Amino acid sequence: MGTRQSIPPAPQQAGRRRRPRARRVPNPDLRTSTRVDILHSAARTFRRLGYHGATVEQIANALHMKKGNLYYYFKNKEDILFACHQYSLDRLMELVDQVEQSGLTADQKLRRLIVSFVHTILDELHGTALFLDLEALSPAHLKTVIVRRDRFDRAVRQVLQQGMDAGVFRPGDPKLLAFAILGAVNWIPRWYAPAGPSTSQDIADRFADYLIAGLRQA
Amino acid sequence: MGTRQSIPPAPQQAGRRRRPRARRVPNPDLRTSTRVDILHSAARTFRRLGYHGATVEQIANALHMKKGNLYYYFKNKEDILFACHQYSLDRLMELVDQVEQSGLTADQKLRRLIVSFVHTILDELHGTALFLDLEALSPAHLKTVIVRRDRFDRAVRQVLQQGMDAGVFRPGDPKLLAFAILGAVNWIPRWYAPAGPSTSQDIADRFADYLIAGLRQA
DNA sequence: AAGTAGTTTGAACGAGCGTTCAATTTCAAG
DNA sequence: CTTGAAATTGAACGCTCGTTCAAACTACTT
Repeated sequence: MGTRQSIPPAPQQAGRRRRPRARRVPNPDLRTSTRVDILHSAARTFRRLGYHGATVEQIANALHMKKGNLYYYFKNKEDILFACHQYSLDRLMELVDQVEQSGLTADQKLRRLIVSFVHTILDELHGTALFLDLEALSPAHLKTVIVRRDRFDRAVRQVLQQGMDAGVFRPGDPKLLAFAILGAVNWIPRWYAPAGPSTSQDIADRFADYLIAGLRQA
Repeated sequence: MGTRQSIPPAPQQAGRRRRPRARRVPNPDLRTSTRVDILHSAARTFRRLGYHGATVEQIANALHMKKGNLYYYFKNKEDILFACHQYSLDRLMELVDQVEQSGLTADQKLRRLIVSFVHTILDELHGTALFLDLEALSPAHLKTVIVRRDRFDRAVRQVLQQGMDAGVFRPGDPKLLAFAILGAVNWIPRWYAPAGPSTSQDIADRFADYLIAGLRQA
């Protein structure tokens, strides 16, 4: 069984599903949809206050739910954090697959990685920083997250190495350079304001321009 | 009264000072020295576990103290966090002053900023990320920290603008570029391992090379 | 209308942690 | 040795928050 799409499906309970509140469609997996709602609320709250600073009540209230209700959808708070990470990592793994299977050149691949990464963080995860509060995860969950994160890191390094081999990029330590690139991007949620002067499109393009320019052969 | 060196001196209590434990010199401000010890321990703990994840007891135990004793040196936990930020910002403001008063060219100034910033974070603050857990600060403290952080941000942008005006750097949005540079550097504590293959010297130099190369006029 | 599984709620419990404080210890000075 | 201020301690308090659960509610099925 793959780890892809690890968020919604959840260990399903028996029988049909209902709606949490205020909607009335008899859709078979509204349970899944509610789980995703919770994840989004949790992600926003975790980003603002950190895992330990955020309370289960805050996550619930943002959805007009009571905190006890969240335990119908998730085992506990840590489980919610883990699901947030899996959700984000699903997006990242999709991106890596896409890029690896494309026949693009190294610099095109890198641009695609950076641009899509920025869009994913800002638009889809609306500002949820990846790889946050890892220390709050259980050892087993932590291991899972790190394995997948490492796959992403490795993909970026590989593209850098390819570019260097092809002479498009200046020689250098791919590991260090990958950290620099990912750091610049992962830091965006700290200062990004959706109502600010820069759109996510702007940021994605400018960051890609700058971060790739620093690599090019003189 | 300046805001520089805002950490140790503390609102001094009356009379002479003693030693916290196991030393016996009648030095007048061992109180200050103990305060710095606490800040270092707190910084390490906050970095590992986050402000809310870290307990006062953990901070104390790392110094072979009991938690109640910390309240002899600091008003409360939030006060410790604030002092950590002030300590870090003191270092940063010193750096800004140095660079602004130097007669260096823009690219030299930027290199100096990046290299010293990396060294400060890794060597002096041993991996304490700056601008962390700001949301845990009281409104008044938060304001103070943000004002000083902004001064640093502005200094970096100014150097970028100077470089563009001088034609050393390609035209671009100094704000966005400054965020990219500071993000790459601020992210370092997340992956840096003192026992790892890269020394802080390595990292500082390579990062400066890369981050400045992306700015240069073609 | 009654039955039933899915979902929501409110209240309660219990643990952990920040904070306080009176009592105690340490240590230099007289 | 005695004194007294500085420093430390251990215990206690109170509050917050994660978690549990029985009861109530909802809406589809028969």
